[in-house]
Amino acid sequence: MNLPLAPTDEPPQLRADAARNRTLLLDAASRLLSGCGAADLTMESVAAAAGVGKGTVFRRFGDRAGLLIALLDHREKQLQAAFLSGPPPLGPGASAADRLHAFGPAVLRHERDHHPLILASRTDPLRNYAVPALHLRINHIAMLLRQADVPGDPELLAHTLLGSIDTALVHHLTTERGMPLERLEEAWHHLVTRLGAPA
Amino acid sequence: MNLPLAPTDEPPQLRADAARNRTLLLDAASRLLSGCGAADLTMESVAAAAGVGKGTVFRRFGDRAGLLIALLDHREKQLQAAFLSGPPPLGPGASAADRLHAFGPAVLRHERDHHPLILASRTDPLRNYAVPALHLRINHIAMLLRQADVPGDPELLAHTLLGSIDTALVHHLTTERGMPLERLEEAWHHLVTRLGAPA
DNA sequence: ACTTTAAGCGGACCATGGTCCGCTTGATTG
DNA sequence: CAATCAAGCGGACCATGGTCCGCTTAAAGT
Repeated sequence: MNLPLAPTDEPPQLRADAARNRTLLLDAASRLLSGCGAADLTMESVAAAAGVGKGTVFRRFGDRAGLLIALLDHREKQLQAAFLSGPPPLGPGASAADRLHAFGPAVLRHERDHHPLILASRTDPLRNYAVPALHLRINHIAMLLRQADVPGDPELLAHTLLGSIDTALVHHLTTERGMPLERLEEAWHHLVTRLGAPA
Repeated sequence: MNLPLAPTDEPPQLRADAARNRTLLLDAASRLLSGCGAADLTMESVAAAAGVGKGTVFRRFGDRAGLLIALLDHREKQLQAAFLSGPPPLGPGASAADRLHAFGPAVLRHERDHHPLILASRTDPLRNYAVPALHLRINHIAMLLRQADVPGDPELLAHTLLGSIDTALVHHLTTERGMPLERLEEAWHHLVTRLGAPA
């Protein structure tokens, strides 16, 4: 760990050279990533490809997971836009219940496309919960649950719902156990319906 | 990875010296563990404390996670005995619904006691699903769900239920978010009730 | 422009997980 | 008991994530 400043966030203002190197590194990593598996992406190779020293990578991203998460964050923006401000039923405009139903499949598809990176970024099991993207999802779901008057603890239910479509779980079920994605979508709908049904 | 024999299992029969070294290693690891955090347990120190070479540790346990899981497996036996053959309501003798209700708190308590090791053993997010102990839990819950005539996909519901009391999640919620364990237990009961309630 | 200073940089260095391969030894067979 | 041989062993070796610290430089003040 090595975050000498700004207690919880990245310092909002990077010096010009630092900002340049940051995008240089992100680009280099992306480029390397499309030529090999995420597992083969070494910090040193990224630094070399970006033409900077290894120390710079660590200074900027903290550790390997940090780099991968930053890479992921970028791709995640699309999904976030879709459920925060995109068209219904995922975005605002539909009922909370409909938005909940739409959320699962959307995340499932997003994870299908990005699971190698997502899985590679998860070395520390606790780190996941610190990822801003996850927080956003949790809060969003919790909000929808409240809007839909679903009984129970909204925050915990949100965690439970998201847990049921967690990348690692889904990957395990689809590859090791041969379950089709449709079965998982069905289970999502069942779960949402079940939790939302009037007592 | 380094499992030269027996495709999916440990070879059931270890040579005498190998078996001896295995328990030597497990003991040494246990001993070291009670003197420092799991994070400080290095493979080399375990080997040294057991009086064997480093290669032997890897040959026996595959990798670090394998060693930690083996350590855990031993402690897990108690919990397994409790829900497989212990007294009701956790063990057989109570209704399936009652057993389900009892299961959450039991796991929660078990995880409270062992979370440092459990978390340390989780480096590869996919590896978890290969742990025999987890399989056992999943199958057990799925069976109870069927017995209780809970509607929906028993296997997926089992994953969802267990996910809601996953060690990493619980640790995050109790330490980062300051939630008392009671709140998690309540949520468990709510979830079980909700899923089991007649449509 | 000149000074100042803290952010940034880089690459030598360290720790540790994991591999390899030649040697040793417990089991098995006759 | 001798011979055989696969399982086991150990420690040198390698790859890589992560740290450290002296040097450089962008940026803000005067």
